[in-house]
Amino acid sequence: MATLKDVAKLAQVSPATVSRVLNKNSVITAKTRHRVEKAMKQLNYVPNTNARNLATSNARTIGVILPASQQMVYSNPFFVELLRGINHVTSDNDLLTAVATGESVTDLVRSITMMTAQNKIEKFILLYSQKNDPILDFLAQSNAKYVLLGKPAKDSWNVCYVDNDNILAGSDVTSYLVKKGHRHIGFLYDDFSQVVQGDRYLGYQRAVIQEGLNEYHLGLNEPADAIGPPLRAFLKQHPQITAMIATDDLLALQVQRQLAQLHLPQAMSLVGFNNSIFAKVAQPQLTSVEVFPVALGEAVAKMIVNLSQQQNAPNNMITPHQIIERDSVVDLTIGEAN
Amino acid sequence: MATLKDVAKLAQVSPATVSRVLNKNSVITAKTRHRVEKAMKQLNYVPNTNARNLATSNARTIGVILPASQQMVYSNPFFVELLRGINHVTSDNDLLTAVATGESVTDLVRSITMMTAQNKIEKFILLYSQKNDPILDFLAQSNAKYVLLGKPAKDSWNVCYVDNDNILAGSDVTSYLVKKGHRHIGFLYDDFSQVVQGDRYLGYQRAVIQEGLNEYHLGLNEPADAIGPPLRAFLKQHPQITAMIATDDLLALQVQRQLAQLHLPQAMSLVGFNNSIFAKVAQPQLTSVEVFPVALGEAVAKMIVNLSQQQNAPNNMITPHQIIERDSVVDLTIGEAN
DNA sequence: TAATATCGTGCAAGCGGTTTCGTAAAAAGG
DNA sequence: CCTTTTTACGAAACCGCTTGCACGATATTA
Repeated sequence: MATLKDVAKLAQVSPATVSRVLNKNSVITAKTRHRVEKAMKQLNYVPNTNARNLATSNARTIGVILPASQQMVYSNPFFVELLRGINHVTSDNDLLTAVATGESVTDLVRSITMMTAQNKIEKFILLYSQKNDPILDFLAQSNAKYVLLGKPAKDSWNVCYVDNDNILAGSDVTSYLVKKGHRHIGFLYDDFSQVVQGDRYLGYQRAVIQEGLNEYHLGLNEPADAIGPPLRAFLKQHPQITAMIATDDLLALQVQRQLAQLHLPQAMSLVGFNNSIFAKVAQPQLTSVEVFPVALGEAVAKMIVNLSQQQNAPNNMITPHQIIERDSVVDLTIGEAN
Repeated sequence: MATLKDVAKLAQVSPATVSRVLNKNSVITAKTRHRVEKAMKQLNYVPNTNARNLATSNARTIGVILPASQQMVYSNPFFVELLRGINHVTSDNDLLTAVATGESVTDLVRSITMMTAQNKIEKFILLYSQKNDPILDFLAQSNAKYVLLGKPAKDSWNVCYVDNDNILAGSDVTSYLVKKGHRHIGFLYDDFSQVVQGDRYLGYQRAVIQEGLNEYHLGLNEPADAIGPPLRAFLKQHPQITAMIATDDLLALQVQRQLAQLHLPQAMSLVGFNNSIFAKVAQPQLTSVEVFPVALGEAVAKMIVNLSQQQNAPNNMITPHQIIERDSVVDLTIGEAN
């Protein structure tokens, strides 16, 4: 393995000069730079990260924190897509992607300690955003920098994040249903401590108010096979509901299963979020909101990479979403037209 | 941040001694070891990984390689579970978990190059096993060590791997169906280049031969919404089939969807693999084979950690599986009994 | 033309550990 | 009790790269 000194010798310069070329230090003449670069290529030189990190005491590694396993959350394929997006930009920037996962917050903290201790990693991406997250405190106290995927629950002005406009998405979906002739639309969530769900609900609420409709919502935070009874009660109480929005495809799918067993007099329209595989295996396939996870991952990675590079960079970035129409929404206006 | 030298000074020994204590070098007296350890604790000392890595030129990092995104593969929640298992043991061993993902093999190679170059990472876990995998060649030529999750397609005697006994699992499932009174059992796969699928098929085949039954199999490697026609043709050709085994829950679920639209005269029994969330959202819920992904991840991580530690350690490890009974298999013997 | 500023490069001291080698002290042997 | 072996530890040379500072060579100014 060729070292920096070998390159220096071949290029007939000092190691310092080679180092400066490596780091794109501008004081180097084009001529000597070329000479050094030629030598590097010739020797097939690759800088040694550990040496570099030791000298600069920074690790060129991004930590990615997955949410502590709250059962279902983990089954969500979403995270793998995000990882793919992140890895794409990190490897473009010669950075490593290290992951931290865990069953519990304690596990997670242990895993993250591993990363922060020994001044290894100091930049993190959190793949979720939750209210009262102890991980956030832990990161702050380790004075690590981090970027959230999802809108922060608080202090949104001084924490960096990347997110969809979930409020808008919630409102878009609602409007979409209204356009399809629905006047009584329910909203289903399973965990309001997740900021996403709260935002989508907020959007729904706004749209509903704007359209002068009634608002119906139901929290289904029981295990998957126990959502039947509360759902039935909800529908019995509001028989006028013709469409429902679920905060997640999986939830929508579970609801769809329950509805199938209820033999409702008319089809219930259903919309999910994330346009995941669950939307495609539903029956009928679910209309859903695509949030482009790979793009999200790329955006969040770019943000953490450039963090504190430029002084007044925006501290957040909103990525687009798109309603993907499938068969789970019936168009009530067609009936009217006839 | 306290350094090794600080510890040495406080403990009144040389840096070398402290280093030896750190590395559990046995030549140190218990007395001085205690003294050093006390000093470490007192100073809250944490060794600097970069310095350590530089001196020893090894990175204390495990690379985890996810399969190049072949659409569906990526949607599989399985990988996140595996990651969790892996991360559990790596962080227990003071190791970092770095992931490599990519859309294509080229992407993946780029990502892995990042890791191997600059002598950073030299131990890898592959979360899949495929025939003719170029990644394997690449790793070999970078003389990196690796462990496979899944049985190697070739050279199984000198590559380390962790796997379920998929042949046995395939045969178990078949026997299970036979015990439930099924005599004509079909086998559905979507990609035989994946070693898992081949193995499960092999097990099915063996059991079928042993029971003196006919063998039926169908490859469904078209996109999800195009599996209808071949499936229909298959069933028309073999109307006697009463049960089918799919190599994966997702495939089983997709088949279930198609079957629902076929209005078959009798219920078709269906069994999947992996006991994933897909099995639970199916309707009826799928009987499936649990393969304990977290345990798999832990096992594979332990193996790579201990690699070449002991000389004659076994080069593979088989983790258990378990049939999870749900509602997708009808018991034909009950009818007989009556 | 001398004095001063500017610029490109080299020197050498780290960064925080590991490890070879040497040596003083302790243990073993005669 | 003295020699030989063993043992526990220290001195110092790295590992490969960065960077503050010094310095000679130009370019600028008077």
